[in-house]
Amino acid sequence: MSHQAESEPKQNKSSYHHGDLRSTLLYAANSLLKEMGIEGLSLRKLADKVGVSRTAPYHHFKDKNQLLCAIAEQGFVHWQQDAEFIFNQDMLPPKEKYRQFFHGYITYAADNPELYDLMFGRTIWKLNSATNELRSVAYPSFNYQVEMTKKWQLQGLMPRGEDTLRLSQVTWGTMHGIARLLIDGIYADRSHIDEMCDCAVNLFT
Amino acid sequence: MSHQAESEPKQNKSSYHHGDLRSTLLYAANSLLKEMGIEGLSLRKLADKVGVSRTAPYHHFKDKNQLLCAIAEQGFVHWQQDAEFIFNQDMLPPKEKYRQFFHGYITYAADNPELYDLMFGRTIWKLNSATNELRSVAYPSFNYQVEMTKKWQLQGLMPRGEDTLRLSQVTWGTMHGIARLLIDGIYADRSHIDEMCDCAVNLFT
DNA sequence: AAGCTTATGTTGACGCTGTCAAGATATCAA
DNA sequence: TTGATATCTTGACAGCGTCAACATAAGCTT
Repeated sequence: MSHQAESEPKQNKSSYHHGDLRSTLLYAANSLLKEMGIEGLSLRKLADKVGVSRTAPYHHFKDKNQLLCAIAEQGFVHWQQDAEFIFNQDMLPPKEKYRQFFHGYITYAADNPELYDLMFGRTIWKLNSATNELRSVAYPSFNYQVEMTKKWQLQGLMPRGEDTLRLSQVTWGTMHGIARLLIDGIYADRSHIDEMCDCAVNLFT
Repeated sequence: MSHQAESEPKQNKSSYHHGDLRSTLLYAANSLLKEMGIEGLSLRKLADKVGVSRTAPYHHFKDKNQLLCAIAEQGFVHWQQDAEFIFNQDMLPPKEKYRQFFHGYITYAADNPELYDLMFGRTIWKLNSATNELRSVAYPSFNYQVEMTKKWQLQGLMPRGEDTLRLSQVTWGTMHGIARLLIDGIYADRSHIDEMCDCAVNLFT
Protein backbone atom coordinates (compact mmCIF):
# COMPACT_ATOMS: atom_id res chain seq x y z
CA MET A 1 0.00 0.00 0.00
CA SER A 2 3.05 2.25 0.13
CA HIS A 3 4.29 3.68 -3.16
CA GLN A 4 7.53 5.46 -2.61
CA ALA A 5 9.53 4.53 -5.68
CA GLU A 6 8.42 6.03 -8.95
CA SER A 7 9.42 4.42 -12.21
CA GLU A 8 13.12 4.90 -12.89
CA PRO A 9 13.58 8.01 -15.09
CA LYS A 10 14.73 7.80 -18.71
CA GLN A 11 18.23 8.16 -20.05
CA ASN A 12 19.80 11.30 -21.48
CA LYS A 13 20.00 11.66 -25.23
CA SER A 14 22.83 14.15 -25.64
CA SER A 15 25.53 14.33 -23.01
CA TYR A 16 25.28 18.02 -22.31
CA HIS A 17 21.56 18.49 -21.90
CA HIS A 18 20.14 15.88 -19.63
CA GLY A 19 16.63 15.83 -20.98
CA ASP A 20 14.74 14.89 -17.85
CA LEU A 21 16.77 16.37 -15.05
CA ARG A 22 13.94 17.57 -12.86
CA SER A 23 12.32 14.22 -12.30
CA THR A 24 15.69 12.51 -12.13
CA LEU A 25 16.65 14.90 -9.35
CA LEU A 26 13.43 14.25 -7.49
CA TYR A 27 13.92 10.53 -7.76
CA ALA A 28 17.52 10.65 -6.59
CA ALA A 29 16.66 13.13 -3.85
CA ASN A 30 14.09 10.73 -2.47
CA SER A 31 16.58 7.92 -2.19
CA LEU A 32 19.23 10.25 -0.80
CA LEU A 33 16.70 11.44 1.75
CA LYS A 34 16.00 7.88 2.81
CA GLU A 35 19.70 7.11 3.16
CA MET A 36 21.04 10.23 4.81
CA GLY A 37 18.07 12.11 6.21
CA ILE A 38 17.20 15.75 5.70
CA GLU A 39 20.45 17.03 7.14
CA GLY A 40 22.46 14.65 4.99
CA LEU A 41 20.73 15.63 1.80
CA SER A 42 22.87 18.26 0.13
CA LEU A 43 22.40 19.73 -3.30
CA ARG A 44 26.01 19.00 -4.12
CA LYS A 45 25.80 15.35 -3.22
CA LEU A 46 22.56 15.15 -5.16
CA ALA A 47 24.06 16.73 -8.27
CA ASP A 48 27.03 14.44 -7.96
CA LYS A 49 24.86 11.36 -7.65
CA VAL A 50 22.94 12.32 -10.77
CA GLY A 51 26.19 13.07 -12.57
CA VAL A 52 25.61 16.74 -13.18
CA SER A 53 27.33 19.92 -12.06
CA ARG A 54 26.67 21.49 -8.65
CA THR A 55 24.49 24.30 -9.89
CA ALA A 56 22.49 22.47 -12.54
CA PRO A 57 19.61 21.79 -10.11
CA TYR A 58 19.11 25.54 -9.75
CA HIS A 59 17.55 25.60 -13.21
CA HIS A 60 14.78 23.32 -11.94
CA PHE A 61 14.42 24.37 -8.31
CA LYS A 62 14.87 27.94 -7.16
CA ASP A 63 16.70 26.81 -4.04
CA LYS A 64 17.01 23.88 -1.70
CA ASN A 65 13.74 24.71 -0.03
CA GLN A 66 11.83 24.33 -3.27
CA LEU A 67 13.36 20.93 -3.81
CA LEU A 68 12.38 19.83 -0.32
CA CYS A 69 8.86 21.11 -0.84
CA ALA A 70 8.58 19.16 -4.08
CA ILE A 71 9.62 15.97 -2.30
CA ALA A 72 7.16 16.60 0.52
CA GLU A 73 4.47 17.24 -2.07
CA GLN A 74 4.89 13.73 -3.45
CA GLY A 75 4.70 12.38 0.07
CA PHE A 76 1.34 14.02 0.65
CA VAL A 77 -0.02 12.66 -2.60
CA HIS A 78 1.04 9.15 -1.68
CA TRP A 79 -0.35 9.35 1.82
CA GLN A 80 -3.60 10.72 0.51
CA GLN A 81 -3.90 7.68 -1.76
CA ASP A 82 -3.30 5.36 1.17
CA ALA A 83 -5.84 7.21 3.30
CA GLU A 84 -8.54 7.13 0.65
CA PHE A 85 -7.94 3.46 0.07
CA ILE A 86 -8.65 2.80 3.72
CA PHE A 87 -11.74 5.00 3.81
CA ASN A 88 -13.18 3.32 0.77
CA GLN A 89 -13.18 -0.13 2.33
CA ASP A 90 -16.90 0.00 2.86
CA MET A 91 -17.23 -3.45 4.32
CA LEU A 92 -15.56 -2.53 7.58
CA PRO A 93 -17.46 -1.35 10.64
CA PRO A 94 -16.62 2.27 11.54
CA LYS A 95 -14.48 1.54 14.56
CA GLU A 96 -12.42 -1.00 12.68
CA LYS A 97 -11.99 1.44 9.81
CA TYR A 98 -10.79 4.11 12.20
CA ARG A 99 -8.41 1.64 13.76
CA GLN A 100 -6.94 0.87 10.36
CA PHE A 101 -6.68 4.53 9.52
CA PHE A 102 -4.84 5.26 12.72
CA HIS A 103 -2.59 2.28 12.23
CA GLY A 104 -1.99 3.18 8.59
CA TYR A 105 -0.93 6.69 9.51
CA ILE A 106 1.58 5.53 12.07
CA THR A 107 2.91 2.85 9.76
CA TYR A 108 3.35 5.31 6.92
CA ALA A 109 5.35 7.55 9.22
CA ALA A 110 7.43 4.71 10.63
CA ASP A 111 8.16 3.33 7.17
CA ASN A 112 9.22 6.72 5.78
CA PRO A 113 10.64 8.55 8.77
CA GLU A 114 12.72 11.07 6.86
CA LEU A 115 9.93 11.80 4.41
CA TYR A 116 7.47 12.22 7.26
CA ASP A 117 9.88 14.58 8.96
CA LEU A 118 10.00 16.61 5.78
CA MET A 119 6.22 16.63 5.32
CA PHE A 120 5.37 17.61 8.89
CA GLY A 121 8.63 18.92 10.29
CA ARG A 122 9.69 22.44 11.01
CA THR A 123 12.27 22.52 8.23
CA ILE A 124 9.49 23.51 5.91
CA TRP A 125 6.72 24.88 8.09
CA LYS A 126 8.57 26.80 10.74
CA LEU A 127 9.30 29.87 8.68
CA ASN A 128 6.35 29.66 6.31
CA SER A 129 8.65 28.48 3.59
CA ALA A 130 6.16 26.05 2.08
CA THR A 131 5.51 26.64 -1.61
CA ASN A 132 2.00 27.19 -2.88
CA GLU A 133 2.11 23.84 -4.66
CA LEU A 134 2.88 22.12 -1.39
CA ARG A 135 0.15 23.97 0.46
CA SER A 136 -2.33 23.00 -2.21
CA VAL A 137 -1.87 19.33 -1.39
CA ALA A 138 -1.09 19.57 2.33
CA TYR A 139 -4.12 21.61 3.38
CA PRO A 140 -6.70 19.42 1.61
CA SER A 141 -5.05 16.45 3.26
CA PHE A 142 -5.98 17.81 6.69
CA ASN A 143 -9.39 18.99 5.55
CA TYR A 144 -10.06 15.48 4.39
CA GLN A 145 -9.49 14.27 7.90
CA VAL A 146 -11.77 16.93 9.33
CA GLU A 147 -14.49 15.67 7.00
CA MET A 148 -13.94 12.12 8.16
CA THR A 149 -14.03 13.22 11.78
CA LYS A 150 -17.37 14.86 11.14
CA LYS A 151 -18.71 11.63 9.66
CA TRP A 152 -17.46 9.64 12.62
CA GLN A 153 -19.22 12.03 14.94
CA LEU A 154 -22.47 11.66 13.02
CA GLN A 155 -22.09 7.90 13.12
CA GLY A 156 -21.75 8.10 16.88
CA LEU A 157 -18.24 6.70 16.81
CA MET A 158 -16.80 9.88 18.27
CA PRO A 159 -18.37 12.23 20.80
CA ARG A 160 -20.92 14.53 19.14
CA GLY A 161 -20.49 17.19 21.77
CA GLU A 162 -17.02 18.27 20.78
CA ASP A 163 -16.32 20.86 18.12
CA THR A 164 -15.32 19.01 14.96
CA LEU A 165 -12.27 21.12 14.23
CA ARG A 166 -10.91 20.83 17.77
CA LEU A 167 -11.60 17.13 17.82
CA SER A 168 -9.73 16.73 14.54
CA GLN A 169 -6.81 18.71 15.85
CA VAL A 170 -6.62 16.57 18.96
CA THR A 171 -6.97 13.20 17.22
CA TRP A 172 -4.57 14.18 14.50
CA GLY A 173 -2.26 15.68 17.08
CA THR A 174 -2.24 12.32 18.82
CA MET A 175 -1.29 10.48 15.64
CA HIS A 176 1.31 13.12 14.88
CA GLY A 177 2.75 12.94 18.36
CA ILE A 178 2.98 9.17 18.41
CA ALA A 179 4.53 9.22 14.96
CA ARG A 180 7.13 11.71 16.10
CA LEU A 181 7.97 9.82 19.25
CA LEU A 182 8.50 6.75 17.12
CA ILE A 183 10.60 8.21 14.35
CA ASP A 184 12.67 10.34 16.70
CA GLY A 185 13.24 7.35 18.94
CA ILE A 186 11.95 8.92 22.14
CA TYR A 187 10.38 6.72 24.79
CA ALA A 188 8.75 4.43 22.23
CA ASP A 189 9.72 2.03 19.51
CA ARG A 190 8.18 0.12 16.65
CA SER A 191 7.36 -2.95 18.69
CA HIS A 192 4.79 -0.89 20.62
CA ILE A 193 2.92 0.39 17.57
CA ASP A 194 -0.01 -1.97 17.71
CA GLU A 195 -0.66 -1.54 21.39
CA MET A 196 -0.32 2.23 21.29
CA CYS A 197 -2.69 2.54 18.36
CA ASP A 198 -5.27 0.31 20.01
CA CYS A 199 -5.02 2.25 23.23
CA ALA A 200 -5.54 5.57 21.45
CA VAL A 201 -8.44 4.26 19.38
CA ASN A 202 -10.11 2.94 22.52
CA LEU A 203 -9.85 6.34 24.15
CA PHE A 204 -11.30 8.23 21.22
CA THR A 205 -14.22 5.96 20.34
CA MET B 1 6.10 29.87 36.55
CA SER B 2 8.60 29.73 33.72
CA HIS B 3 12.25 30.19 34.58
CA GLN B 4 14.28 30.49 31.46
CA ALA B 5 16.79 33.16 32.33
CA GLU B 6 19.45 32.22 34.84
CA SER B 7 21.28 34.88 36.74
CA GLU B 8 23.64 36.81 34.50
CA PRO B 9 27.12 35.24 34.75
CA LYS B 10 30.07 36.99 36.38
CA GLN B 11 32.75 39.05 34.71
CA ASN B 12 36.19 37.87 33.64
CA LYS B 13 39.15 38.70 35.84
CA SER B 14 42.06 38.49 33.41
CA SER B 15 41.51 39.22 29.73
CA TYR B 16 43.04 36.04 28.36
CA HIS B 17 41.44 33.44 30.55
CA HIS B 18 37.76 34.03 30.82
CA GLY B 19 37.19 32.40 34.18
CA ASP B 20 33.62 31.26 33.73
CA LEU B 21 33.31 30.56 30.06
CA ARG B 22 31.22 27.42 30.25
CA SER B 23 28.24 28.96 31.98
CA THR B 24 28.62 32.16 30.00
CA LEU B 25 28.42 30.11 26.83
CA LEU B 26 25.35 28.28 28.04
CA TYR B 27 23.64 31.52 28.93
CA ALA B 28 24.45 33.15 25.61
CA ALA B 29 23.53 30.00 23.70
CA ASN B 30 20.11 30.03 25.29
CA SER B 31 19.40 33.56 24.16
CA LEU B 32 20.88 32.87 20.74
CA LEU B 33 18.65 29.82 20.48
CA LYS B 34 15.60 31.91 21.28
CA GLU B 35 16.53 34.52 18.68
CA MET B 36 17.69 32.39 15.78
CA GLY B 37 16.48 28.86 16.40
CA ILE B 38 18.50 25.69 16.33
CA GLU B 39 19.61 26.15 12.75
CA GLY B 40 20.65 29.72 13.41
CA LEU B 41 22.70 28.85 16.45
CA SER B 42 26.29 28.47 15.30
CA LEU B 43 29.33 27.99 17.46
CA ARG B 44 31.05 30.83 15.69
CA LYS B 45 28.25 33.31 16.28
CA LEU B 46 28.12 32.14 19.87
CA ALA B 47 31.86 32.61 20.40
CA ASP B 48 31.64 36.00 18.76
CA LYS B 49 28.74 37.07 20.96
CA VAL B 50 30.66 36.08 24.07
CA GLY B 51 33.75 37.83 22.76
CA VAL B 52 35.99 34.83 22.53
CA SER B 53 37.74 33.04 19.67
CA ARG B 54 35.93 30.51 17.47
CA THR B 55 37.47 27.44 19.02
CA ALA B 56 37.43 28.44 22.65
CA PRO B 57 34.09 26.67 23.28
CA TYR B 58 35.73 23.38 22.33
CA HIS B 59 37.55 23.36 25.64
CA HIS B 60 34.20 23.22 27.42
CA PHE B 61 32.06 21.21 25.01
CA LYS B 62 33.46 18.38 22.94
CA ASP B 63 31.39 19.45 19.95
CA LYS B 64 28.22 21.27 19.02
CA ASN B 65 26.09 18.30 19.98
CA GLN B 66 27.35 18.40 23.55
CA LEU B 67 26.48 22.07 23.80
CA LEU B 68 22.97 21.41 22.50
CA CYS B 69 22.53 18.55 24.96
CA ALA B 70 23.59 20.80 27.82
CA ILE B 71 21.00 23.39 26.82
CA ALA B 72 18.29 20.75 26.52
CA GLU B 73 19.31 19.44 29.92
CA GLN B 74 18.50 22.79 31.51
CA GLY B 75 15.18 22.76 29.70
CA PHE B 76 14.22 19.45 31.24
CA VAL B 77 15.16 20.63 34.70
CA HIS B 78 13.02 23.72 34.32
CA TRP B 79 10.04 21.84 32.95
CA GLN B 80 10.31 19.31 35.73
CA GLN B 81 10.09 22.14 38.24
CA ASP B 82 6.99 23.50 36.56
CA ALA B 83 5.40 20.06 36.44
CA GLU B 84 6.05 19.33 40.10
CA PHE B 85 4.67 22.69 41.06
CA ILE B 86 1.42 21.81 39.35
CA PHE B 87 1.25 18.34 40.86
CA ASN B 88 1.81 19.68 44.33
CA GLN B 89 -1.21 21.97 44.26
CA ASP B 90 -3.15 19.64 46.49
CA MET B 91 -6.25 21.79 46.70
CA LEU B 92 -7.30 21.10 43.15
CA PRO B 93 -9.64 18.27 42.17
CA PRO B 94 -7.88 15.65 40.00
CA LYS B 95 -9.47 16.61 36.72
CA GLU B 96 -8.67 20.27 37.19
CA LYS B 97 -5.11 19.36 38.10
CA TYR B 98 -4.78 17.29 34.96
CA ARG B 99 -6.20 20.12 32.92
CA GLN B 100 -3.60 22.48 34.34
CA PHE B 101 -0.86 19.98 33.70
CA PHE B 102 -1.90 19.58 30.09
CA HIS B 103 -2.24 23.30 29.66
CA GLY B 104 1.09 23.91 31.37
CA TYR B 105 2.87 21.51 29.07
CA ILE B 106 1.51 23.12 25.93
CA THR B 107 2.22 26.58 27.27
CA TYR B 108 5.79 25.69 28.13
CA ALA B 109 6.29 24.44 24.59
CA ALA B 110 4.62 27.43 23.01
CA ASP B 111 6.60 29.86 25.14
CA ASN B 112 9.92 28.18 24.38
CA PRO B 113 9.47 26.75 20.92
CA GLU B 114 13.13 26.48 20.02
CA LEU B 115 14.05 25.00 23.36
CA TYR B 116 11.23 22.51 23.11
CA ASP B 117 12.39 21.56 19.64
CA LEU B 118 15.81 20.92 21.07
CA MET B 119 14.51 18.90 24.02
CA PHE B 120 12.18 16.69 22.02
CA GLY B 121 13.33 17.09 18.44
CA ARG B 122 15.26 14.78 16.26
CA THR B 123 18.39 16.93 16.24
CA ILE B 124 19.39 15.21 19.43
CA TRP B 125 17.41 11.98 19.58
CA LYS B 126 17.42 10.82 16.00
CA LEU B 127 20.92 9.38 15.98
CA ASN B 128 21.20 8.53 19.65
CA SER B 129 23.44 11.51 20.13
CA ALA B 130 22.06 12.40 23.56
CA THR B 131 24.69 12.59 26.25
CA ASN B 132 24.39 10.51 29.41
CA GLU B 133 23.82 13.67 31.42
CA LEU B 134 20.87 14.56 29.23
CA ARG B 135 19.41 11.08 29.43
CA SER B 136 19.68 11.15 33.17
CA VAL B 137 17.24 14.06 33.35
CA ALA B 138 15.08 13.28 30.32
CA TYR B 139 14.16 9.71 31.19
CA PRO B 140 13.06 10.46 34.76
CA SER B 141 10.95 13.26 33.35
CA PHE B 142 8.89 10.76 31.40
CA ASN B 143 8.86 8.23 34.20
CA TYR B 144 7.42 10.94 36.41
CA GLN B 145 4.52 11.25 34.05
CA VAL B 146 4.00 7.50 33.99
CA GLU B 147 3.77 7.59 37.78
CA MET B 148 1.20 10.36 37.61
CA THR B 149 -0.78 8.46 35.01
CA LYS B 150 -0.87 5.47 37.32
CA LYS B 151 -2.21 7.67 40.12
CA TRP B 152 -4.86 9.12 37.85
CA GLN B 153 -5.94 5.64 36.91
CA LEU B 154 -6.21 4.63 40.54
CA GLN B 155 -8.21 7.77 41.26
CA GLY B 156 -10.60 6.75 38.50
CA LEU B 157 -9.81 9.85 36.46
CA MET B 158 -8.43 7.77 33.61
CA PRO B 159 -9.58 4.34 32.43
CA ARG B 160 -8.25 1.60 34.66
CA GLY B 161 -8.44 -1.00 31.92
CA GLU B 162 -5.62 0.38 29.82
CA ASP B 163 -1.99 -0.52 30.37
CA THR B 164 -0.37 2.35 32.22
CA LEU B 165 2.67 2.60 29.97
CA ARG B 166 0.59 2.61 26.79
CA LEU B 167 -1.80 5.11 28.27
CA SER B 168 1.11 7.36 29.20
CA GLN B 169 2.57 7.11 25.74
CA VAL B 170 -0.74 8.03 24.17
CA THR B 171 -1.56 10.94 26.47
CA TRP B 172 1.97 12.25 26.28
CA GLY B 173 1.97 11.68 22.54
CA THR B 174 -1.12 13.85 22.34
CA MET B 175 0.52 16.67 24.25
CA HIS B 176 3.67 16.29 22.20
CA GLY B 177 1.73 16.26 18.94
CA ILE B 178 -0.31 19.32 19.79
CA ALA B 179 2.83 21.10 20.96
CA ARG B 180 4.57 20.31 17.69
CA LEU B 181 1.65 21.38 15.55
CA LEU B 182 1.66 24.66 17.43
CA ILE B 183 5.34 25.45 17.34
CA ASP B 184 5.78 24.31 13.75
CA GLY B 185 2.78 26.33 12.72
CA ILE B 186 0.83 23.50 11.10
CA TYR B 187 -2.93 23.60 11.08
CA ALA B 188 -3.12 25.19 14.51
CA ASP B 189 -2.12 28.38 16.27
CA ARG B 190 -1.85 29.80 19.76
CA SER B 191 -5.36 31.18 19.84
CA HIS B 192 -6.69 27.60 19.85
CA ILE B 193 -4.65 26.38 22.79
CA ASP B 194 -7.35 26.57 25.42
CA GLU B 195 -9.99 24.85 23.34
CA MET B 196 -7.65 22.12 22.14
CA CYS B 197 -6.47 21.35 25.65
CA ASP B 198 -9.99 21.21 26.99
CA CYS B 199 -11.07 18.95 24.17
CA ALA B 200 -8.18 16.56 24.80
CA VAL B 201 -8.73 16.52 28.55
CA ASN B 202 -12.40 15.76 28.04
CA LEU B 203 -11.54 12.80 25.84
CA PHE B 204 -9.06 11.31 28.28
CA THR B 205 -10.98 11.69 31.52
C1' DA C 1 18.51 27.11 -43.83
C1' DA C 2 19.96 31.23 -40.90
C1' DG C 3 19.67 33.68 -37.05
C1' DC C 4 17.72 35.02 -32.47
C1' DT C 5 15.77 33.69 -28.16
C1' DT C 6 15.40 30.80 -24.47
C1' DA C 7 16.35 26.73 -21.76
C1' DT C 8 19.73 24.26 -19.70
C1' DG C 9 24.26 23.08 -18.51
C1' DT C 10 29.26 24.54 -16.81
C1' DT C 11 33.16 26.62 -13.85
C1' DG C 12 34.60 30.11 -10.47
C1' DA C 13 33.93 32.49 -6.40
C1' DC C 14 32.03 34.02 -1.82
C1' DG C 15 30.81 33.58 2.88
C1' DC C 16 29.14 30.57 6.16
C1' DT C 17 29.63 26.33 8.87
C1' DG C 18 32.04 22.58 12.29
C1' DT C 19 36.29 21.03 13.65
C1' DC C 20 41.30 19.71 13.85
C1' DA C 21 46.36 20.95 14.62
C1' DA C 22 49.78 23.78 16.51
C1' DG C 23 51.22 27.39 19.21
C1' DA C 24 50.50 31.04 23.10
C1' DT C 25 49.43 32.13 27.82
C1' DA C 26 47.80 31.70 32.32
C1' DT C 27 47.10 28.71 36.51
C1' DC C 28 48.33 25.29 39.71
C1' DA C 29 50.96 21.61 42.01
C1' DA C 30 55.53 19.90 43.44
C1' DT D 1 61.21 27.88 40.55
C1' DT D 2 59.82 24.56 37.50
C1' DG D 3 57.09 21.74 34.97
C1' DA D 4 52.41 20.06 33.95
C1' DT D 5 47.90 21.27 32.78
C1' DA D 6 43.96 24.03 31.57
C1' DT D 7 42.57 27.42 28.67
C1' DC D 8 42.56 30.50 24.72
C1' DT D 9 44.54 31.88 20.04
C1' DT D 10 45.36 31.74 14.92
C1' DG D 11 45.60 28.93 10.71
C1' DA D 12 43.72 25.62 7.92
C1' DC D 13 40.44 22.33 5.69
C1' DA D 14 36.38 20.38 3.67
C1' DG D 15 31.52 20.81 3.09
C1' DC D 16 27.58 23.62 2.43
C1' DG D 17 24.05 26.95 -0.39
C1' DT D 18 24.05 30.16 -3.80
C1' DC D 19 25.27 33.99 -7.07
C1' DA D 20 27.59 35.62 -11.47
C1' DA D 21 29.46 34.78 -15.82
C1' DC D 22 29.96 31.93 -19.53
C1' DA D 23 28.97 27.64 -22.86
C1' DT D 24 25.99 24.84 -25.36
C1' DA D 25 21.86 22.94 -27.16
C1' DA D 26 16.97 23.27 -28.62
C1' DG D 27 13.32 25.66 -30.69
C1' DC D 28 10.94 29.46 -33.17
C1' DT D 29 10.71 32.98 -36.71
C1' DT D 30 11.65 34.45 -40.99
